[in-house]
Amino acid sequence: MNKALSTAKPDKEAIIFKAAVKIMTQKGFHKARMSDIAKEANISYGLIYHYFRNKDDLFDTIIHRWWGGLFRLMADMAEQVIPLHLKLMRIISYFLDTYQRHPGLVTIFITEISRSTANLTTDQLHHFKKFMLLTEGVIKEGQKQGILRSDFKARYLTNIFLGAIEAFVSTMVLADQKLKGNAQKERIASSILEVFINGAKHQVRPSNPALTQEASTG
Amino acid sequence: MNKALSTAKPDKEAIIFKAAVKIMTQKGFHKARMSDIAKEANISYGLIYHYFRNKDDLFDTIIHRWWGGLFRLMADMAEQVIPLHLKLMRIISYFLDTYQRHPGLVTIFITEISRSTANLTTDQLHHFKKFMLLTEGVIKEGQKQGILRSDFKARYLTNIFLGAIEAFVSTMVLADQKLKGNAQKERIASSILEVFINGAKHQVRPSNPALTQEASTG
Amino acid sequence: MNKALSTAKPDKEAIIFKAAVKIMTQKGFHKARMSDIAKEANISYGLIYHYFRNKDDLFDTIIHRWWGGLFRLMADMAEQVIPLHLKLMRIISYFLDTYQRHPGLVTIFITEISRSTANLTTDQLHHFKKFMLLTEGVIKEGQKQGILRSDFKARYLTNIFLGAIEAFVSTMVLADQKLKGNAQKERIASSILEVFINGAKHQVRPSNPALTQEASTG
Amino acid sequence: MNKALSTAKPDKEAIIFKAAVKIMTQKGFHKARMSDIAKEANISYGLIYHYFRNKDDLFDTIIHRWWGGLFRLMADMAEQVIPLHLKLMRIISYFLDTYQRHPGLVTIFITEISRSTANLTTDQLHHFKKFMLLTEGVIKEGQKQGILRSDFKARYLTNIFLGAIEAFVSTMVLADQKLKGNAQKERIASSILEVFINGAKHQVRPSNPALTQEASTG
DNA sequence: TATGAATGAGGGTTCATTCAT
DNA sequence: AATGAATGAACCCTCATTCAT
Repeated sequence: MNKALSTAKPDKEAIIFKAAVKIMTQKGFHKARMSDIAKEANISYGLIYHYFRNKDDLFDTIIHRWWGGLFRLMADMAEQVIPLHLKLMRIISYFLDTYQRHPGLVTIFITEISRSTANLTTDQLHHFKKFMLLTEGVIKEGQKQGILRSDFKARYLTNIFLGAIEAFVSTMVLADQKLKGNAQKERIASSILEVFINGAKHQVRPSNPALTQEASTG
Repeated sequence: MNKALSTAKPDKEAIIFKAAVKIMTQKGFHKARMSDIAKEANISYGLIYHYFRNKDDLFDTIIHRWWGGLFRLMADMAEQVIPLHLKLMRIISYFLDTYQRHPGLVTIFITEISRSTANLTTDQLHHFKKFMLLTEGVIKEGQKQGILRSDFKARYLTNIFLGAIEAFVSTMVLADQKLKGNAQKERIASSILEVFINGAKHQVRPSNPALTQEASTG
Repeated sequence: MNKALSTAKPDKEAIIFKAAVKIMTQKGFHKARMSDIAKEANISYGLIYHYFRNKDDLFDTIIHRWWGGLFRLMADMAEQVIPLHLKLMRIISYFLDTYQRHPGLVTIFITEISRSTANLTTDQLHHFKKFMLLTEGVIKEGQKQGILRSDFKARYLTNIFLGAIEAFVSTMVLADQKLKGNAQKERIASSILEVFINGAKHQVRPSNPALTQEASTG
Repeated sequence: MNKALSTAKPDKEAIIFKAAVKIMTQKGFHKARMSDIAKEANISYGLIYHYFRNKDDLFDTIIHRWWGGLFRLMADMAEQVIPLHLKLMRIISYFLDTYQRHPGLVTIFITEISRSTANLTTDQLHHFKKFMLLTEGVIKEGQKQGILRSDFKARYLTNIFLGAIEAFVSTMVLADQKLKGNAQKERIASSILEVFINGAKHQVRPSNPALTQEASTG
C-alpha cells in the first residue's frame, strides 16, 4: 500500500496540540483537564499519552513553538545588517502576526509564561531572560549608533519597548479581541515604534527641558 | 497604661493575609495550599476559615487591597488640577512604591490578574477595564491640552504607557529583584516618563521624518 | 438578695433544649450544627458545653423526654384497670397530643429514632423494644379477654396498631402539617381505634368470609 | 459459545450499587463514607466517581430503584380490573417481597426517606406524596364500591393501611430480622389485610356499637 | 494505535470540641 | 457563666496517570 496515501490521515499529534492550545487558552494551564483536551481533539484521553509524556510535556511543547519562532527571528536578524527601526518592527510584527494567526499561542505565552513566577520552570525562565538579552542587544546597538539615548540603561529601554508590545497583546487577549485586518495591525505597530523611537532617541538638547519647566510651574 | 500599646494583640487576620500573600507570591494561586498558608501564619488549618470564607475569598481580599489603593489614587487625581506629567508620575510611583513595600501584592497582581483570562472573574475584569479607562482619561486630557499627539488613539498611548510600567515590575518580579533604594526607583520612573512623554508628545513636524529618512537609507 | 427573684432568669438549659429541638427538627441530627443551635438560642456556642456534655448528650436528652413521657403513661396504665379501647386511646392520644404541643419532639422521634438503625444506640433500641413489649402486653390482655382475635400473634396486631399511629404522625411531619384543633385530633384517633378494634376483634365466624367471597366473585 | 454466558464480566456499576446499599443500610446515608463503599466493593476510591456523579447521585439511584418498582406496580394495577383486596395484597407483597430479596433497599427507604424530613429533597417528597395519592385512589375506589366505609376520609384509611405495612418492615429492619420463608410472609400479609379490611369495611349497623357497649361495661 | 476503566494521592472545606480569658 | 478564637480530624471530590485489552 502506498505510504504517502495513508499519511493523508490527520496527524494526531497536531490535532492534540491544537486542542491543547485551545483549551489552555480558555481555562489556563491548571484548570485545563487532559480529558477536556481529549474531548476537544475528539480522541480518547489515554491517547494523549502516546504522543506526549504528560501534561507538562504538552505544555512545554506549546511554549517551545512560541520560543522557537521568536528565537529564529532573533537569530536571523543577528546575521543581517538592518537598521534599528526595522529590527524593532520585526519583533513587534512577530507578536502581532502570531496573535493574528494563533491567538491561543500568544495568550498562553502571556498568561502562563510572561507573568507567572509560579509556573516558570528554570528552563522557561532561561528562555525569557535570553530573549530579553537578545532584544537588549538590539537596543544597545542602537545606542552605540547614536540613534538611541545612552543616558538610560539599555535594559530600561528594552523594558519600555517590550512592555508596550505586551500591553497591546494583553489587552486584546483579555478582551478576547481579534486584530481587525492589517490596517489595524500596522497602526498599532507604528504607534509602538514611533513613540518608542521618538521617546528614546538621542537628544541633542539637555534631557527634558519642557518637562522640567512644567514641573517647576506646576 | 496606654491600652493601644499594651494590646500588642496579634491580629490574626492580618497575619493570615500576609502569609497568604507570601505563599501565593511564591507558588501562585493554584499551587498555594491552604495548609501552606496556615503553616506560614503559624496557625491551625481551620482558623483561616474563621477569617475568610474560602480560598477565593482570601484571594479576592488580597486583590481588593491592590485595586483599592489604585482607585483611590485615580479618584484623588481626578479632583485636582495637576499637570499631565505629574499625574503619570503618580501612577508610575504607585506601582513602584507598592512593589517596594509589598512586592508580593504586586507580584500577585501581575501574575494572577493582569494577565490571566482564565482566572479572571467578571469582577476582576471589570476593575481592570475601569483602570484602563481612567488612565485613558488622563491621556485624553493630555491630547486635548496639546501636550500629547492626537494622531494616535488615546487607547494606544495608554497601552504603551502602562505596558512600560508593567514590564519593569514584571522583570523584577520574575527575577525576584528588589528595588535598590529610591535612586533606582527614580531612575526607572523618569525613564518611563521621559521616553513616553517625549515619544508621545505633540509633533510640530510631520510624523517621524528621522525615522523615514533612516528607513530610506537603510 | 432574694433567690426566688433572681431565678426569674430564663433557664438557659431549657432555652438550649428548645433550640436544639427546633434545629434538629428542621435539619435532622446530622445536619444540625452546634452553632445553629447556639444562634437559635441566642447564646455563644461554647455555652452549650456547660449544660450538655456534647452533641450526642443533647440529642439523648431530647429523646429521653420523649421516652420518659411515654413510659410514664404506660406505667400509669399498668397499675389501673381500664378497658382495652381506652388504653389504646391513651396511647394514640399521647402521640397526637405531644405532636400538638411539641411537634418537633415527635418529628425527631419519628425521623431519628423510630426509623433509624444507623443512629440507634443500644440504649435507644432498648427503649424502643421495651415500648413495643409494653404495647404488646396491652394487646395480649385484649386477646386474653376475648376482645381481640387470638389467631394472629399479638406482635402482629401491635405492629398494625402502632403503625397506624405512626403513619398519621409521619404524614403530618412530612407535610409540615399542624393538627387543626381537637376535632381533627378526635377524628383521627377514632379512625385508628375503630378500624383497629373492628378489624382485630374476635371473630365469631371463620376468619374472613366476606373477603373469600368477594375474591371468588372478583 | 454463548456470549451472554461467557461475559461473566463483573459489571462494576452493579457491584458499587450493591456495596452502597449495604453500607448505607448499616451506617445510614450520613455516616456512610465513600471509602467504605469502595472498600466493600473492592475497588479503588475514585472508580465510584466513574459510575456515579457523587454521593447524592449514588443515593438517588438507590432510591430511584425503589420508587421505580413501586410505581410500576401501581401503574400496572391501574390498568386492570382487580378486586380491592387483591390490589391491597399486591402493595403489601411489594414491600415484603422486596424486603426479602433486598432488605437493604427497604431499609434505606424506611430509614432515610419514609421518615426523614431533613434529608427529603423536593423530588423525594414528591414521589412520596404521589405514592400516597395512588394508594388513596385504590382506597377511594373501595369506598365507592361500598366495600370500605365512607365515614372516614380515604386519606385516613390510607394512613392506617400503609402504616401497618411500614410497621412490620420497620420492626424487621430495626431488629435486623430476616423474613423466615414464605409462610411467615403470608401470615404477615394476611394479618395486615384482614385486620384492615375487616376494620375498615362498610358497617351495616351504626358506627361501633360493640365498642360503645364494652366501654360502658368496662 | 486506540480505548476508557481503574487507581489513589492531594487538597479544600466543615464542624464538634477545647480553652484562654 | 459566658465568649468565641483556635484546633485538627474527617471526608468528599478531582484529575493526572497507568494499564489491560
